[in-house]
Amino acid sequence: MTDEQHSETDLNDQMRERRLSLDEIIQQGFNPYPHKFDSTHTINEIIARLSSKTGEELQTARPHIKAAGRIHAINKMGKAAFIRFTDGRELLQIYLRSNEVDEKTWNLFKLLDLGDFIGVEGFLFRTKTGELSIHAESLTFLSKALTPPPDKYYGLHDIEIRYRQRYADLIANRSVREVFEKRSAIIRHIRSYFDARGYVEVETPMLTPLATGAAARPFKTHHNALDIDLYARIAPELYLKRLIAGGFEKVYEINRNFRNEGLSIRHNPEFTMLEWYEAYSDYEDLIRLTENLISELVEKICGATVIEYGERKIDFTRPWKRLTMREAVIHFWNKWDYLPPNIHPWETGLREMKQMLDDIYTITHDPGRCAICDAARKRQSESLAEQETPLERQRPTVDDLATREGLVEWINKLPDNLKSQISNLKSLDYGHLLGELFEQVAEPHLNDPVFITEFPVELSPLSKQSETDPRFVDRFELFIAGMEIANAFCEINDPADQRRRFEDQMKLRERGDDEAMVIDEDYLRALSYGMPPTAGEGIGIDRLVMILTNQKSIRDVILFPHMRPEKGDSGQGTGDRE
RNA sequence: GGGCCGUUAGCUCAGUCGGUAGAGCAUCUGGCUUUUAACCAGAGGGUCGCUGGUUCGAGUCCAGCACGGCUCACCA
Repeated sequence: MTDEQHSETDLNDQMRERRLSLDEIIQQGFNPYPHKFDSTHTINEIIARLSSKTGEELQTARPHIKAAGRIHAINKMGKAAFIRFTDGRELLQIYLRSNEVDEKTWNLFKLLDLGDFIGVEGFLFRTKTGELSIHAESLTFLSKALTPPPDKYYGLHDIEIRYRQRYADLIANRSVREVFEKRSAIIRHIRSYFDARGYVEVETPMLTPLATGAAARPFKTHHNALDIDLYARIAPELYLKRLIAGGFEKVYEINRNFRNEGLSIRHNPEFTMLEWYEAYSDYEDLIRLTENLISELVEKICGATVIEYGERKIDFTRPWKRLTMREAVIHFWNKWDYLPPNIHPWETGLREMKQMLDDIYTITHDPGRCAICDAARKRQSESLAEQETPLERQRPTVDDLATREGLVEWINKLPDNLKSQISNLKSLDYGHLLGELFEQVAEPHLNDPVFITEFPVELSPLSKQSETDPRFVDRFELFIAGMEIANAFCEINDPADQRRRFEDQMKLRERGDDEAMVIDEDYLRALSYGMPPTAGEGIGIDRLVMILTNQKSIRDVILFPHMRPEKGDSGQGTGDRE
């Protein structure tokens, strides 16, 4: 144990005190780490079932209680005391009098520290201020906290410690636990939704010889006995469709995908994906299912159809909007100068920014000394004026955006800051250019749920082409709060078509696109046995949980988000390493 | 990897112009038999992230490094 590795001088005064008090507890004959405690109720149950009782009712009934929990606060008043303890969800008070418990219990009480676990036996009553409390008859020692808990009032704010030591975060910040309880409820609801409709939950390999089924760089590992390289899967897609070829008509999987990419507020290298596939359906069926499923979740988890997300509101009122990718570009053309505060959450809106700059200007303005401030202020004023009296600029039409030449022409009309985001303009094909344009012009504005349809074929190597226009595929993505939440399409089931699409991807790979998809011969063999018409969809669970629990960062909905290893630790956490 | 910001007691945070390191909670001692972030009186607790530099003197100014956050790039 690491405890023995610390000399006494390494410990701060509080940790030394706690070790001394543990020794004293042992001295007094208590088992310092007993195996179990039989409760009559959890603290949560006591509050749920008995908090409606009045003081008089409790005085008559004197409900007998045995309950266990962690000590949150101690108020000692000479020969009496209040202890607040918790089951991690709710706090409950214990009232203890030296003349009403045996000497052993009173001596134990004097050795307790915040964070220790105790069991209490007694009866329920209300104090004179009306607070539900357990009048203790005896205390049982259950476990020692050798490290003091974070501040009981201010909690634990240090973001690094919160993520690295999630246990301390959970002790200190009750709202964190609520987020993860909601996450659990969301996943439970999703499972029961699909189970009730006859989908079979399956598990497909997470270590795979090929990393394919999505556009991403994989993690690579090695299997010693077989002496082969394996990849952590970037998507379960091709395995799930093998199952449809094998005769399952409806399957779903909820599990982790791994992508070897940077970390951000919206990206964790491992993330949870729901994917499902259904035979004889098309993407219109999936639009209906998606709207239905997420509406149910919003209602169940948030209890409303308009919810708050940061400083914005998201309106889930049905039916949700639908725009083709080109329509979205046209719709948000000219809007790039101004994103209202409810579009950019947690960021200062333009108007506030101007006010701030005006204030700074008033306070510090010294002509000729504050050039940067002047310039910034001027720009903000101009943007604001433009937003208030929008110039009716020309917009592209659907036909303008139908050819590569048209796209290049309109991309060249973008403001420099957006245009510069689109690199290698010359080498990109029609589909990739349209994707870039959509991303720059429309995506940040997609706040309320909206289905984006009519994806170009070049961006969709697994999607069936549209029956009416082969430049596009029968695919949609659902956007909420500017984030891509779902991706769905009619699956290619013609093995010849799929082979051509894979080959196009391999050409991109040869030209240096290391995220282009890898050809999967076994998947093509599966298709050759015949796969019924099929539609499939993936939903990013972490991002959905972010929206439903109003969390800014994906790290706030993942219990142990990835961090750089701590100094002096090789980062394995478990201590088990090669 | 680039840019911006941050790192002070166990926790949450102050720290003015460069001049002996501060508060609340927590801890310790004493008091208090219905408290509510209990209260009252007293005490202990710091390598100011690390390494250099400037200076008579650095928590404060400068440089480098480490770690973190946000952001950009990549992506869902």
